[in-house]
Amino acid sequence: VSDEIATRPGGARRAVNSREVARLAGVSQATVSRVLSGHPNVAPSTRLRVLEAIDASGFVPNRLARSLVTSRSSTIGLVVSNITDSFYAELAEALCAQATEANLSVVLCNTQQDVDRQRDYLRLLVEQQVAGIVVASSMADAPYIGELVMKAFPIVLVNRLVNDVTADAVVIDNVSGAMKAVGHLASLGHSRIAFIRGVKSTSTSQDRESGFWAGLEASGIPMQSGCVLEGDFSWSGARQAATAFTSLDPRPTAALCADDATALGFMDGLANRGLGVPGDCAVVGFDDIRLASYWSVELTTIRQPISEMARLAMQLLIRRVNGQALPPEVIVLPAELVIRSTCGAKSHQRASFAAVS
Amino acid sequence: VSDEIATRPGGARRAVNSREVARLAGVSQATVSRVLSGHPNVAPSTRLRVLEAIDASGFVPNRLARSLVTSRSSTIGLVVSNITDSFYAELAEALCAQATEANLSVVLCNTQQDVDRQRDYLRLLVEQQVAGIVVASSMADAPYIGELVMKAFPIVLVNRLVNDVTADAVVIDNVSGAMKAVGHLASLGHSRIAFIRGVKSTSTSQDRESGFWAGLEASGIPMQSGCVLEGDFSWSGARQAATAFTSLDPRPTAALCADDATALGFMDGLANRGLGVPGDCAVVGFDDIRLASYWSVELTTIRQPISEMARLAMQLLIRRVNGQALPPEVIVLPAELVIRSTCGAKSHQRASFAAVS
DNA sequence: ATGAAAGCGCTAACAT
DNA sequence: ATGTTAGCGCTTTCAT
Repeated sequence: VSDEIATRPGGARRAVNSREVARLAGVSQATVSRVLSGHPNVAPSTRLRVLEAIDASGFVPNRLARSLVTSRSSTIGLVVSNITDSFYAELAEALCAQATEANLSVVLCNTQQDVDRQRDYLRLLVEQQVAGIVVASSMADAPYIGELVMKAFPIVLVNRLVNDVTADAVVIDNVSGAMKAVGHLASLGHSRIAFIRGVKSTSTSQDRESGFWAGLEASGIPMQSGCVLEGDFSWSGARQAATAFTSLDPRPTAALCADDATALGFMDGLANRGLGVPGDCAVVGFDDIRLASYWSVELTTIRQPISEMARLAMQLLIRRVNGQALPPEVIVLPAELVIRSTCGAKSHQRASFAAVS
Repeated sequence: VSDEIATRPGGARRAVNSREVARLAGVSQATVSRVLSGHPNVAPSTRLRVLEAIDASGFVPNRLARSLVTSRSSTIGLVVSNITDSFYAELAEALCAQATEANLSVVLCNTQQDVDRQRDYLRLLVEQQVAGIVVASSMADAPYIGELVMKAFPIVLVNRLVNDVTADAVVIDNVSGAMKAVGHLASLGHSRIAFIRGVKSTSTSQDRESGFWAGLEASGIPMQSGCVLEGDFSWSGARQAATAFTSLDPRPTAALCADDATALGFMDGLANRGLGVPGDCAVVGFDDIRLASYWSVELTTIRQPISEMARLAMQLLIRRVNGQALPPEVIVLPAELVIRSTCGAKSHQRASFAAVS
């Protein structure tokens, strides 16, 4: 269980502490502490002596000790399912920026979609006394999160919600986003539309699928069987979906994908089978990761305002940490359809990404 | 300075500690500690009573206190320049996996190429008493890193080296990698080859450029002026390089890019100006990120074995943390050329990434 | 303005 | 096998 490793390795002598600094400066340890925390009651001359002693000794304050005594932490946790997924990388970037702004460190937990691992990470973060946790749960059923929220532990859900958990959250309206996407496709004349799922256990995949069905109904498109294909939010999973797609009969003329990675992988798979986008199949993604806007891609998608979500998440977290027992606040941002070229709605004289000329 | 936030927010009562558990179980606090750390000298019956008390009270051990007294940390730092860069996302994923294996948490520091920020992050990590730091320095000149290494603080450089710092490190042979790339292009008949730089201050961009020049010389290709274009390891920077590229006269027939993101952006820019790859310009990247292998991309590139690098970095870090004053170990992995389709060496009936059909 | 002293929650001798 | 005790390095009363 105890695999911790020494903070001061073999050769190194023990780090200097504030007492040694005090001795060096000829003051009490309490005074050093006062200088460190910028307490007003320190004479300019002593402050100077202390600062010199700090410099001379190479003293580095121990945050662990400080946190232990103050019960305040300068660390938060970020739990995501896959940091190599552009969406989460961009989220991590934005959240780190926000955290830095607030003088907070971020412990990154990459669950790889593993339920047990997510639980373990959460527990570990709590043991580490993080001030709070921002989590995009790998699964809609994640009981341990509910327990933490119940204990009034500061948790903010982001992007993905969790069943039976009422906590602060920042999400977009996934259902209406998917409906907008279907509406867009329908308006372009498509009536055979496929949906490529993400990881089925996530709230995002579920909600987007609901929106897909609702969108079909709203557009008066009859339901077809077999038009929902499995995916897993990964490029490779979506490539397999593309294979399945090509053998559908009648083959849909459009596909709504559970996220942009899925859309990209799906298009990769289509291209591999000689099918063009949007000619043979219109494609809509979800997220609007940076890659989606590049010229060779120009993916029509539902936008998630990632930076804004990170900003709001941090705001909720800090509010929760400082606040009294506030009611949970769920922020649902509107889902915006970004029309680019993969549905043919906009003409785009696209060459190839890496064209064989 | 002190922006820490409370670990126990407003409403919540103070967390239970091991003393309360002891009281509940009718044992001494030391016994609780023994149960927690799996000490052998605990009678099965008492252990059971303690475990029950832990369960009943919802006790969560405080790692800060433990670390404070043991001088052992279960946290390491990871410093990268840009987590949305696929290479670093993949590195973070691999390192997190390694860390989890070793029961370690990872504090993510995203420097955004900012010198000051990198220094601040490093300092913060030290204050947090992390056991060690894995850093891919945003710049080859990073004095503070040298100071830490001098103080025998466990640091492992990964991917990028730092001037005048002799520390544990894991890198690939960037010079020879670039030479191989140039050799490959030369063997395909190219004699006008461009190099698209990364961030100039990084060791990787510098070494790869050195390899570029060495490669030209090795292939007997005369140096041309103006064949080195500025980039910044970003897609957008590389798009601008593509614009500059098109106005070169004579225009090179091939380009070696400082990394895969650069290659992708460069190709995006070429496509945007109606130039095809490899027909109008052969392209070689550097890193072999996952995207490079997808069918619509098929980027010829120099491979970095990211998982292996993370594994070795963690190994070096743990060795350093536990070890006596060992001499620094610099692991230089061979650079492997991965031939795909962007140089025309392999025929690849590629359609478009998202082809207008 | 400064110092002395009491812990924060835990581990690790040292007793018994 | 269990309890007692002394800290880890810091903040924070409370004196002075």
